Amino acid sequence: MEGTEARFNISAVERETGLSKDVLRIWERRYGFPHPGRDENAERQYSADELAKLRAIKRLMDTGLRPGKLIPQSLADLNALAEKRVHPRRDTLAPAMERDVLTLVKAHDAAGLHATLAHLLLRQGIQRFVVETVAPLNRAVGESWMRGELQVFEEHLYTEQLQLTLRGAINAFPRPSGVPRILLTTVPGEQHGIGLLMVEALLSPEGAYCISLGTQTPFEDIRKAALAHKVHVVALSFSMAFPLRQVGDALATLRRQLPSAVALWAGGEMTRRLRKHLSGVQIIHEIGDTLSALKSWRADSGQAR
Amino acid sequence: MEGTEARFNISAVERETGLSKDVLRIWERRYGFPHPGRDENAERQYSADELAKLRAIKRLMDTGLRPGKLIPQSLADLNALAEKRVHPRRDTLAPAMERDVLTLVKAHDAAGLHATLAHLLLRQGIQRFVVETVAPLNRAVGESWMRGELQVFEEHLYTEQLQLTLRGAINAFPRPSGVPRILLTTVPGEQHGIGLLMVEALLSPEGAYCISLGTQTPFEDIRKAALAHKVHVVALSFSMAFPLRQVGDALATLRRQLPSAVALWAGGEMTRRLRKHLSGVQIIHEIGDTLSALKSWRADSGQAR
DNA sequence: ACTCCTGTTTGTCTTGGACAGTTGCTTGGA
DNA sequence: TCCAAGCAACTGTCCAAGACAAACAGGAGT
Repeated sequence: MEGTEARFNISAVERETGLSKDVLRIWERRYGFPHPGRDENAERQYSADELAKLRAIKRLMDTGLRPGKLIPQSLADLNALAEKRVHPRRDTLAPAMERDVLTLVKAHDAAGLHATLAHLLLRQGIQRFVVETVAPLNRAVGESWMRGELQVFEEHLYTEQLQLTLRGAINAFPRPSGVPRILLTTVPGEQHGIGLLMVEALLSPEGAYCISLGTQTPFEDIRKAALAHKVHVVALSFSMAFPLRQVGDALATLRRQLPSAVALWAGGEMTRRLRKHLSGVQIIHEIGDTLSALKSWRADSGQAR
Repeated sequence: MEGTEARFNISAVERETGLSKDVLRIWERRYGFPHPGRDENAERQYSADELAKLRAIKRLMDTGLRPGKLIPQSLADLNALAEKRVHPRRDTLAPAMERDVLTLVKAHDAAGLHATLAHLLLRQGIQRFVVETVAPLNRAVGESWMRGELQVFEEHLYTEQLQLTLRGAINAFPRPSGVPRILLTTVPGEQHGIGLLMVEALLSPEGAYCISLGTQTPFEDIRKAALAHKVHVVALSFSMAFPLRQVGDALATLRRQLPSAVALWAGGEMTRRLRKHLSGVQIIHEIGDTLSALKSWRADSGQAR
């Protein structure tokens, strides 16, 4: 419909897709796609269609597929593939709650979304809310995003409202001061902080003292912060969009830098795909496992809170 | 003390300093600094000292100084320069409030920080809190950061606690539903969202309906969101760390994409250094001017709320 | 004070080559 | 039949050096 004339330079495409300039150039050299036109300075000018296909490729790569298989396919094929990958099994038909929330998001009904989340929170209590509502909702939003049904700004709206709700709930608790003291953050490059909030929402009611640094703390500063705040645990979150190869590196680096008395927990969508076992790193596969991690830490440390 | 053997590859330096690989390479070619050693694969290995100097240079560049003047200087010179630039005039000696908060931040006293901010908020009310406390505090933290007195993780702690306080306060208001409807976000590359919260905290009590998308919304999505949410105003925030050259571009691009009936507001540290006047863009130089912008919008639109 | 011009500074883009880590296929052996 | 080892393909990142446009700074002329 709008095959008009929107054109993008390589920086814009890097920004919009998350594919680095190097990668964009080498794909062009190797696979012949994308094949952008050139402006008067011989600089690449990508079309909106190419951008759309690149976005689809990136989304599928984030699920573990390899570029060589994806690049030759047409946009329609890619979308079909996304459909299939999202529903390997449809054992439980989409629960009403997820459907309702997604409907609100797509209708851009911020007020309704806010009200619904607040309602669920009050009804379930904060911990059940995180495990039974937020986690499946995130999955549903992620799948919808994968299928290309969700715009970026719609996903932003969802994230923002969820953050509002969770922060409000955490704030309502008296600030706990027990053990363990837990440092929450993400490594540089990982800009999704919802996982941290979910963990904080689960642990605060248990009396654990959570110190959140927000997202993207440099490695060296994570080490310094762990020492300065005398924490017992450093907990990191890795979202679906974070490059898998870097997860192992990051955890190994941090494990080396932190005192061995400090536990290292890692959770999030991406850690589920992590194969190799890393010694000294506790992988939290499901958000609910956070509580068992806490329990076993307390058992191990002999401190009963 | 630790001139030991910490070495960084070019990716790590890009991550830690925010200087792109291209820039690091061309500085080496042009100025002879940095001059990293090479590993067995002839890849650059930066020393911790070089990294520290690069960080200092980047900080000063963010204040508008040019690299050519900075790179030849020693680290000590750069620190002295930062001192001078931070205190062009010390007419008002550092108010006690700022000093106290900075002390708490440097003592890593999250609880004390939280209590102090909450106390000030209650005492001043949300709007005065934002204008009289948060804005000067941000400036004080920024200056301290400039002088290298503040670690990254300390700055993160401050930001996180401030966010907590502001969100709590905003949440306490009944969700307004008046006009104008205002879309709040930042452009891709701008990851600081505190400014958005400050604006929301100022406008919500005035009955304006704020919709925040968080940080880093792609241009195209800002346009779509503005239409989908039928907003009257799009408000953007540009922090000190955002490249000046891109501010003008971003605003011009957005102004072109948005319907002319939608007002475009831009605020934040970086817009203060913006020279040229952009037609159709309202620059908010001081956070307090947000309220006058609201007032004049209401006057212009003839809608008395 | 303002505008216009000019040389300098600076970041980003270009091409094309090299290489190392990972994935996955194939082949041989138990 | 199944596993392991080895090898080839795949893939991202790094390197070098050149080019150029936008922004800046300084001076000359209104």
